[in-house]
Amino acid sequence: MPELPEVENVRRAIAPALVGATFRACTIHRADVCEVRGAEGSLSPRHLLERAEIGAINRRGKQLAIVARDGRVLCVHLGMSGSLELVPRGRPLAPHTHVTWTLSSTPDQLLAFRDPRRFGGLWCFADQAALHEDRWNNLGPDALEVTAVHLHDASKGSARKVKALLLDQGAVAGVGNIYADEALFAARLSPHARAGKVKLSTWGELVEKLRGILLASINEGGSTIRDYRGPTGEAGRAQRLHKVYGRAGEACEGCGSRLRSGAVGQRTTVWCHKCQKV
DNA sequence: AGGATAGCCTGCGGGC
DNA sequence: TGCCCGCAGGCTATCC
Repeated sequence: MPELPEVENVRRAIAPALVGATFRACTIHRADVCEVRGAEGSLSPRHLLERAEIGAINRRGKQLAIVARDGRVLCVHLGMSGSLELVPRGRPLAPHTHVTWTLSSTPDQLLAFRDPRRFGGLWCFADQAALHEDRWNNLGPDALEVTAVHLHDASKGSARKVKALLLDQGAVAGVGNIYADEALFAARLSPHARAGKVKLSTWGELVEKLRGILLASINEGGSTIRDYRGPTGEAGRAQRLHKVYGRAGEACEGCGSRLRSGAVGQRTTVWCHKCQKV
């Protein structure tokens, strides 16, 4: 369940080894996790940036883009069980490791893309314009930069529940089930509130709380619920900060009433029916 | 057309 | 002990 904080941690963890380095050999263990988009030909290691020098690793929402100095781009989405990490070379690969790269910077390590549930994947583009056209233009502003005015506008006239809007990557990018519930609780706003009825000042409150929670979670190394692991395999610590996610039936920190659980937009949702107003 | 819903996929934990 | 079932989740396709 990598959401924005977990993906940002991955970015920060691998960037030092990748930026300025060259991908040497790329091995594709499972081709159907890769898609060639806006680039010529059928899938080959060259599409996955083999022999390319890496210029930058960018993030928008939950997605990463590894940008080569020659302009080509590899977009990485971790889905819910994906990981992108540096692993010792020579150690047997973990199951469901789909692609590996050797690196000029750290010859004793491999970069490994692993994704047991395969909700994630890799997308190959000829340039950043193609990435944006095909994928990133469909995303709303990154959750760390989104404004109350944007969400207010994006939800005008909408009958959707506010939680469904938060989970919609086209409205705001990077929020998943965990941080949606946490931000709504912090802003004392019910997940059932109709997005179109939320006042600008309330959006302001929500945006501020969301940003604070995301930043705190980045600092804590992300949330480890079951799958996510940090770049060196360690568990994150941000789950200790959770006030509602995974705490259905427990006492609300604010008022002591039992936290309720139910489905909102097909997602398990936990909230306090007293503290969070519709 | 917007919004709700089903399905993809694997691992794990609870219950019997 | 071992098996089976349900659940977890992001996103896309499909339906209403």
